[in-house]
Amino acid sequence: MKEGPDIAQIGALIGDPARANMLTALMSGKALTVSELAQEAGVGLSTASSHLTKLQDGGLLSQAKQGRHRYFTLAGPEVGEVLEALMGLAAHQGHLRTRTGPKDPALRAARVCYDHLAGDMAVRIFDSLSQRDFLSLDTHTSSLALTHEGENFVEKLGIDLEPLKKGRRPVCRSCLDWSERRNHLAGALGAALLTRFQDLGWARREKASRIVQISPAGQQELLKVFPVA
Amino acid sequence: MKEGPDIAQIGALIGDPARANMLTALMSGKALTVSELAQEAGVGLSTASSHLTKLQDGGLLSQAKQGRHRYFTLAGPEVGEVLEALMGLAAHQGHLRTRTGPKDPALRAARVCYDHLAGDMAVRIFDSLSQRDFLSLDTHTSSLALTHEGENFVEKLGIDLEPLKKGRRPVCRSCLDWSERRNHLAGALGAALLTRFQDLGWARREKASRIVQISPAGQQELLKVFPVA
DNA sequence: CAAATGCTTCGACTAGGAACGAAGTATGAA
DNA sequence: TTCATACTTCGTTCCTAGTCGAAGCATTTG
Repeated sequence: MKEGPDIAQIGALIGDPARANMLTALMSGKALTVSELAQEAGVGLSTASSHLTKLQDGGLLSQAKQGRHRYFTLAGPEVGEVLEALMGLAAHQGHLRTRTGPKDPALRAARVCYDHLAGDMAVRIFDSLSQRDFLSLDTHTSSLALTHEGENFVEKLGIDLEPLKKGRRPVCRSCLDWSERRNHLAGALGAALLTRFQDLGWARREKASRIVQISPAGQQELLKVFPVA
Repeated sequence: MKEGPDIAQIGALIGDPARANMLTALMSGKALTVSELAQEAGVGLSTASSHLTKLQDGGLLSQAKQGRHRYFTLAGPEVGEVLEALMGLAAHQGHLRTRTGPKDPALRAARVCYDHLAGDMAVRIFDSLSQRDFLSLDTHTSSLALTHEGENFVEKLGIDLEPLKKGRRPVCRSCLDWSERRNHLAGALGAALLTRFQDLGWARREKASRIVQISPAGQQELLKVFPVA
């Protein structure tokens, strides 16, 4: 009854286990179909459909029709940020679902966070970039930016910065990782780096999961390209 | 059924309107009693009690018994951060409860965010500090810090930095404002600044609300002390 | 065209949980 | 001790919202 935005509605949307599963599945950044999400959430098809319309009406998801499929994605980066924040809080409270399956080590090593790399390797990359003064903070807008040296470095990796700068999405953003509780690089550059690693054959995304496989050669290269003190 | 922390539980806790109202009320940083929160949420006393135990069991609130009162506060800064993130998302979607009462202008001008100043004036302070290079970012930990000039400046304002540095809470943190969508200063220093302004008689917190009243003299002083280009 | 796939809508069922009031417990004041 | 305040616990009512299966659309494939 007071001031402020309506938190409860969004909370209720995230509050249902089935929907929460769907949202975490979509943190992979991949667009998923209704049936995939139904399976992910462990719920019937009709149920999933109803959940998805609710999530969309609530502004958390966007849909894209393609043929006889309906693909869903998180509506925007803000949604991913809220989810990461929630995961951080939940993890911090030890409310971790310690389902220590075989996937967990791989998840911790390297995985996808919305659309950029997360996990051990991502944290290492962030550390390496900042240790070498390739990143700086504009305290005014409090947004992260590449230094001139950083720009040179990134372009030598084969990434064209011009299109990234033109987009309305910030080039650099830091993103707090729930497994590491450390920062890694998000934003347009974070996404571009992951794409580039895939093009180079250093990394490969497992389909229908958040795991990123790093090839032995890629591992070697990454350690060389991103040294830490 | 997958990897990751249990988001749904927390979401469900925030998802109930009564509980959401309580949480937003507690964003003021003040400790509130059961009866106060009941009224804030527009709900009976017994109902409030049950909600509060749930919030506490869920790790979102801490309680402090004092005499025959039971005071509740947000369990920690992370909780406040999640709430701010949610408010940001909700506001961004236009799900604002546009209850444009007389309070709103005051809320926008200056209010309390968990335990530090937010609103127009807080954003101005942050801008002023960063324009004068009093703030810098350690890109490694991605934590905000005071420069040497900044430390001098703050101590001249009458704030003793030593105790702040010793605490486990970060001295500087930036906090994104849902009304401004700009950054303002949080962390131990943010809290200390607000306290200092109150000691100087520049600001006064309205009880049982998030509004901070800035006195005419305080307004003048603040504009002088925190100039912006 | 028909058959198959992907998804939505409808209807019925059920469970969980939010609400309240009344009675019970604990702390403080007279 | 007695009364009042602050809160909790219990029992009941009620309603929302999640679930499924069956049937209906829509689109692609054969």
